[in-house]
Amino acid sequence: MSYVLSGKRAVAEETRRAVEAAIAELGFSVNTVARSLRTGRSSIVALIVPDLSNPFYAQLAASLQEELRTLGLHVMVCDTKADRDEERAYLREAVQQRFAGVVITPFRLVAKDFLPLSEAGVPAVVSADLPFGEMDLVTPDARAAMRAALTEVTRAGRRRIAMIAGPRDATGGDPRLELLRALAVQFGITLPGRLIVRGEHTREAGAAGFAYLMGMKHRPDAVFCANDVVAIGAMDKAEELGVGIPGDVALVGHDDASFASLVRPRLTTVRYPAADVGRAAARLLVERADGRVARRTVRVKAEFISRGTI
Amino acid sequence: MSYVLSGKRAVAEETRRAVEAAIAELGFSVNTVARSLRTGRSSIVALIVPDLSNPFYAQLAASLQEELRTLGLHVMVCDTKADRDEERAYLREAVQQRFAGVVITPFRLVAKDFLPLSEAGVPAVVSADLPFGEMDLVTPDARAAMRAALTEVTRAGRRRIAMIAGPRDATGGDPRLELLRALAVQFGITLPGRLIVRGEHTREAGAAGFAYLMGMKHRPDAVFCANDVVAIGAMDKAEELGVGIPGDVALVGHDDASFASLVRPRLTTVRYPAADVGRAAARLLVERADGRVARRTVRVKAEFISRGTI
DNA sequence: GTGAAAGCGCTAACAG
DNA sequence: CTGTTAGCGCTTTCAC
Repeated sequence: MSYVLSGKRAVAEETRRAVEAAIAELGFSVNTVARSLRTGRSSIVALIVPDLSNPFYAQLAASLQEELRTLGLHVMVCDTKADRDEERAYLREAVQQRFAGVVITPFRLVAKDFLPLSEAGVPAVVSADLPFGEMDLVTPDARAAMRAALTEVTRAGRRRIAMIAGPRDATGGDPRLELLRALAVQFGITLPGRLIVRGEHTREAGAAGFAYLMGMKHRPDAVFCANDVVAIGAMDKAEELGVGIPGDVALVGHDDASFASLVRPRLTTVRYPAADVGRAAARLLVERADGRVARRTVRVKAEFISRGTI
Repeated sequence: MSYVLSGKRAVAEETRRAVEAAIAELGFSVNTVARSLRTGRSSIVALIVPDLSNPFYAQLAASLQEELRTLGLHVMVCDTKADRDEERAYLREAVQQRFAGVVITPFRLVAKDFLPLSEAGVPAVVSADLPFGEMDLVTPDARAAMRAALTEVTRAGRRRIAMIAGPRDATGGDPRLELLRALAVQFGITLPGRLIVRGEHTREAGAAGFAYLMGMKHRPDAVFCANDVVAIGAMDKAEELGVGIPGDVALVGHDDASFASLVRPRLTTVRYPAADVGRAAARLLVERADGRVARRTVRVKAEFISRGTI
């Protein structure tokens, strides 16, 4: 392609004008495919998420995009619907298409699914609770926030705590559950296995899990949810069942997705700031492009948001 | 690349095994960039939308993806935040990257912004209320649904109808407003310009618009909204202002985004089925790939959903 | 300051 | 059934 467009070497004024005229007349536009073939890198960054209808990820996308656009990088969002084959398909696509980078929240992937990525040298940052091999990591620091949640729950006199957790076969188990368990003992509370319900991160699963818990002889008086989508499902079911929230049962969500403040009562939740995650991921990606090779981890602080469900 | 992978011609069993062994050992994977350069087409379809945090578009994305994946096409979602420069940037990217197709809901684009696309021969389908040049179109048929909404509104004794519409510089003006106006006269109602507020398709704009309307000497007793996000914003403000919904003011949304049934009272709305739109768009894209050249329009029927805000 | 040419990895056409 | 080759449009190097 002409040096006029790339600006990589000096060009005489006269030549430049001639070229520009030709470009305008022919409607010429660079073929970035050829460029990518030559350079081995495209300008697309893939954001791979389990559920695009969860506004948390939409926000993450917006923030990542904003950070990256000044660098001429384009973000494309891939929705895997929490399906491992889809996750792998997009990862494969990322290397085949020689993407500039990948930001991914894995849901059912295991470490070795990332091998092709690292072999191909596609920079990747994982947004998850646990590290993944060589990848850079953006991870929540939710300890203080969860402790605050537990403080409020116990102060309200609740002792029988349940959790509607993620599916058993999810990547890394459910670290939010582990954290809750670990913290609960500090309050003299144990979470018996029977009070742990598992399901997808969907409204339906939230409803089903809540229904199950409410069908028990000794109902819990507080329910933590894997995320806000699940919590909303629980609220659906509570209304259907005539279970008062927070009168009969306290409810705690996770993420602070946009609709958490929409429902009535407003959902008390542990906020994980999507915009910060996006910014951190963008920064890690840029550093990689600038040549960093060492693995890095960025912790993003979560925050307890007390609203109306405790 | 080897014919083993592409399956485009018969290969002896022995050869196949040798090749497959080599592939496994070297961790070889096709370079689709080179393929795209050669064939002039990638396998990516871009879905370009104004607001990814509106779950309507997330659903559209999911449906489009589902339809296209069997054809080996990958959907990548681009969020333009209703910004014309972003819209153009993604359109440009689509031709430079030789995308297999584009599905777009234009927000501030004008017809000539599509020229590069059609010149480059990238198949595009527009999801909008109005046609766009040569592009295929998926468009709502909302007449009956809007009439049903007006019927319920007038039956409730409301006569002073306002609308919180989209911005004045939006692509095609605001056809939803035009439709409302046209239909209202059939009910002997006119919508004075003073009762039309304009703003972005955001919660904030909805709140601001509603506040403005409530500040008038002769308040409207029914408010139609450009979409559900705007309607939610109006509800935020109604609560803040102590305005009863539907007691003091009836409210009608548009789209039936997932959170319409989440708020209390539940939002009455004109449902535009995102999944059907995605399917229609996929079909149009496929037909184009199969060689159709004539422009096509698919109408998708909207439906009035009566809930709690009239 | 500019021109020429190699080569990225693939597909498709042609020859055996 | 298989081998060979041109060429997609770009970047980069080398020569002028």
